[in-house]
Amino acid sequence: MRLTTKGRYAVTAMLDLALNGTDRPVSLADISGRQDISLSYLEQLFAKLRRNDLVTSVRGPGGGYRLSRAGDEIFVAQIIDAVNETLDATGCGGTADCQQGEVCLTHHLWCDLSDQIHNFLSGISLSDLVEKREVQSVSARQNARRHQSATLALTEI
Amino acid sequence: MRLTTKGRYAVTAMLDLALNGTDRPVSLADISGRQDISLSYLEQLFAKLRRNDLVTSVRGPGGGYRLSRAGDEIFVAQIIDAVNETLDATGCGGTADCQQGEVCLTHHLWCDLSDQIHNFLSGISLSDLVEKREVQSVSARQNARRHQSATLALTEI
DNA sequence: TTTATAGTTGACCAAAACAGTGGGTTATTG
DNA sequence: CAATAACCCACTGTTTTGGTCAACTATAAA
Repeated sequence: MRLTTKGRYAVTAMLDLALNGTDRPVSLADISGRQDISLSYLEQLFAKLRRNDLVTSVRGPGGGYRLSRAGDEIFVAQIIDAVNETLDATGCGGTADCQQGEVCLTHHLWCDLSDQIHNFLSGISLSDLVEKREVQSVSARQNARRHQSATLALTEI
Repeated sequence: MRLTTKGRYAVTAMLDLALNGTDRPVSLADISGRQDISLSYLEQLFAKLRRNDLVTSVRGPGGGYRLSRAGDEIFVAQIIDAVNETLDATGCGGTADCQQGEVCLTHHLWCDLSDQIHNFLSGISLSDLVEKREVQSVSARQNARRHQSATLALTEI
């Protein structure tokens, strides 16, 4: 279990999907614009999210990504695990021969710690996040700006 | 809050200190031997641990490191924070202007997440870990091997 | 007082991970 | 057919990780 900006990006993007993808698929370009994440980097992240069955894709115009299931069935831990792709949380790959053929001090300790953090993050779903007041207000502002620039684009024609 | 092998190393080393440093200071060479962590890398980690007042040092022969206070007053979160040295968990340094001068979706979310993980790890002390059965048995085996090689060294004279 | 011990500091290094770029291709819609 | 947007892949620059080496200082013991 690693916690870096990579996982943060992935969770943000998935939360964006949960917020804006209720009726239609959401393109990575949209997410890139709203969340200020590079499009190509998003592509890499979503390739992993798709391989881990967290999202489904729709190609062609009007296409994009959808959550593969309801937001209350997708948990933060799953998202982070998907993009980090490290099944190996112990450093010795579960074989427990980390140190000269024997188990190290850290082995049990970190397994335990890792398990508990994992359990903690497994208890937070996308729906839980969507329901938070702060998230809603930020999302509202992002969409307001989006409409504003859409209007701007129209008046420019 | 970052969780990597670096923090794992630090926690392991501190746990070694808690287990073996009850009567006398413990040298980094000892920890290096028992926990199979490079001596020079330990030096770097302990410089940070010392700057963060988690350990005190004793120079000269018979010297080494001690916990700066009782094991039940040192928590895993403090150790990890000390070696990672990132007060900045949000990516925007608390200024909350992560995205074009405004707060991003992740800001509140990740602050919250970070806080909760932090609280969780702040609840686990070195003493808690020392009391664990698995830790005790591994430590006992490590010390047995240590005595064995000490005996071996004696017979070699 | 010398000597061995052990912390302290700093420069340096290779490999990996992170974050991003660019250039294609394939499928789908209009 | 053209536009869209997913998909794929090779490549790049930066940071972090984990580690090495060398020189230096404080101190306890012989």
